[in-house]
Amino acid sequence: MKASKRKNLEKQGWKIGSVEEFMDLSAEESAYIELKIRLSELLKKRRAKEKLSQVELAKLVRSSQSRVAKMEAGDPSVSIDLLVKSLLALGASNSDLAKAISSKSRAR
Amino acid sequence: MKASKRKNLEKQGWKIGSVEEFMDLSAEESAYIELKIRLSELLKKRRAKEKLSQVELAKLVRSSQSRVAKMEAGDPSVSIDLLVKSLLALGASNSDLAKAISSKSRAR
DNA sequence: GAACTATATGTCATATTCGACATATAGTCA
DNA sequence: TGACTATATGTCGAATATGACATATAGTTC
Repeated sequence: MKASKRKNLEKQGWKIGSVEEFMDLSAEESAYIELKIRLSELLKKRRAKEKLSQVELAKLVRSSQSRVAKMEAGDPSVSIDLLVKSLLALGASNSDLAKAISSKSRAR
Repeated sequence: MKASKRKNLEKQGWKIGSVEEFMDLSAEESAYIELKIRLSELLKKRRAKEKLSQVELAKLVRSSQSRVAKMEAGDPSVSIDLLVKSLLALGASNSDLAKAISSKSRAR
């Protein structure tokens, strides 16, 4: 539902309920998780290409092996910020990131 | 400098100094800031399109007017995570985000 | 199977980011 | 001018993400 439509409905006295809200949040949450997974996959790919161990990458980005593992696992405790910073440190460009983000999911 | 090249140099006994390191960090930092600016510009555009005030958008994303203002200003205290979540809440898709991220800078 | 090396998982104190609030600035309309 | 609306900026306690560390798991070589 578009925010403008929501706004109009609210003006007309509708209360947008928690079920609709819940569904909206789910869709957003899916997109958010998908985004993180794609970045983590790019990170794995880049690290492999550079033939670095997690320990070596951790050193490069001033982090720790455990956090690198969590990044690559798409752990909920890892922010997009950290993924992006790590990818940039590995030499990825903004358009590399964009490509990864918009790539279609692979066959299963 | 590629991480693999750096690694090889280090194997051969080179110490990658703080100047090189500084330059690398600057480049990464630029890309990071550029990324945030592009997302904040997309947020402004999307909010304008929906004709929402900052207060209304804040409500929609369960935040506050001041944080929305900071998001749109690319304030350092705002994470990419928050920008992304807000954009998704405004109905942007991952490929919308990707487009914004890889877009070339406008003429000045 | 012991000794390595690489990666995964759990925890924790500290650092960063958060929403909220106060307040400032700026534009509009009467 | 003063009231009103929108946006910007600064601060703060609470919430979340961080690097570090310990330890687990798994693969390899001897």
